[in-house]
Amino acid sequence: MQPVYLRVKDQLWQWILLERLGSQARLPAERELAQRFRTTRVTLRQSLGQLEAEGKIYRSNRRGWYVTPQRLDYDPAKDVGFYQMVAGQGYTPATETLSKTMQEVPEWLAQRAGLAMQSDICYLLRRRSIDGRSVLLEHNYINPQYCPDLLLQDTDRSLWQQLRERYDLQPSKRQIEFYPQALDGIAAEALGVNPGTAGLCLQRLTYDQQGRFLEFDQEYWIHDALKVTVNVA
Amino acid sequence: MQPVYLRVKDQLWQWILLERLGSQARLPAERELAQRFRTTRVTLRQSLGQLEAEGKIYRSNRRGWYVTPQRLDYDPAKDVGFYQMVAGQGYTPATETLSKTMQEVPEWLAQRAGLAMQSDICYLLRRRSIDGRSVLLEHNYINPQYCPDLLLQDTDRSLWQQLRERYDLQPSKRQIEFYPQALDGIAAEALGVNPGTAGLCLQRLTYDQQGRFLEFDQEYWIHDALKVTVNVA
DNA sequence: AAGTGGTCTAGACCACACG
DNA sequence: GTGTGGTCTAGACCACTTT
Repeated sequence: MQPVYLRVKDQLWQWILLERLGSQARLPAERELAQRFRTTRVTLRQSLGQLEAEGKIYRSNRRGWYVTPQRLDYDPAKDVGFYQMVAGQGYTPATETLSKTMQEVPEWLAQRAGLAMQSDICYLLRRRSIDGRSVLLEHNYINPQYCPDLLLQDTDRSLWQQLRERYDLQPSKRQIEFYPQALDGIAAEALGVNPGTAGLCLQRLTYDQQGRFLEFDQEYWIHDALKVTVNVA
Repeated sequence: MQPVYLRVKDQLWQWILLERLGSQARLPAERELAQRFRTTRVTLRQSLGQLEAEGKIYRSNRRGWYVTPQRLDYDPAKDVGFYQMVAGQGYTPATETLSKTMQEVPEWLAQRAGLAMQSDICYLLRRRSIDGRSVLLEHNYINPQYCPDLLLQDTDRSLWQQLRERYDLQPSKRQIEFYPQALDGIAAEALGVNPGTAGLCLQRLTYDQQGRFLEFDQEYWIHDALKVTVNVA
């Protein structure tokens, strides 16, 4: 015997398909849906939660439920930045710089990147969106040694492009890590989602063409917004 | 004002630390916990769900809640199989072969791997566990052209090792894809988790040293069981 | 047989978003 | 201000696991 919330989940998804609700279309109010499918709001919300976990719908703040757009196909090994990658797949990217400072390098990073303690590092906190939907929060630590005055530039644009064009730095070796992780605290708040929303934490340690530490990047993605592809030789 | 379920979540985690509940230790019954933290079972379950999303605890079937072990550090680019990788990190791996057949190559795979339609392919369905906990379900498609009789071997052991030692096949080029995805249907059932449990889908397309299609691998992992690390030059 | 987790009901109040 | 999603209560029954 199938539980109600799974039956409702399927019915609801069929209804969405039937109504041809497209990417980012808003669903009716929960109370209305609960009535339509003859169940309680609690149970209906369980169904909504299932569809959310499957990445078919998402919620925004307290504003309601929406149909999830296609995943971005993301290759962290490529030399193109977020901006180009998103635009190249036909979406509209946007970046907001939430914080931009010069600060002492954190201990864990100094250790991992082989930096001297107490040296300074560029820190950037940026929120990025696709077609108006915030999909990731990014902590960026950049070695200022080879790119002074970087923070004076426009950090709402692609960093990689500036590193290459302005400072002649070519990212080469990379170590990429990622693991599923719930979005909580800062990330959840910044992205306007409930704490506990499924996410993906992606970290990237980049060295330049001469093997020098260039950048450390820590990204918190909404779980349904990306598919990662990496080619290994 | 912090909602109750977040407060309870924090208290509960503090309690777990205080009690020094180790990896895979079982939590008390939900009704008991609800009493202890002076709330309803529904609200308590919301707290448990948060900790589950954060990967700190997990549930098994209808048997209760347990403390999550450390993530496996997984490098899909390495030539070591699951068995070696897990053992190398001090855990106990196990594999069960659920299905083992020769079947017609699916259309999507033929297209993706550049195979002739209507050719046959080795198909393996395996469940793998770490320290007794089922953590992934794996669909394996292997090109039988270069390794006949593979299915006659013991498929509960490392395939890679056999490919190398018995057939002199060396995996080289790989395309790796992954994205967060809820475990449902077959995967949820096989792993003994609730449908909708957060997971990670990982696909790996492997070619041998001569650029010939060797294997396609599709793995459904429990979200809290792994951290993926890839090095790119 | 007892206890547990999984599911479900029918309400309620609040804070926030939007018009 | 109105309606929405977010939260919370106090029960209940069932299916399954464990004793």
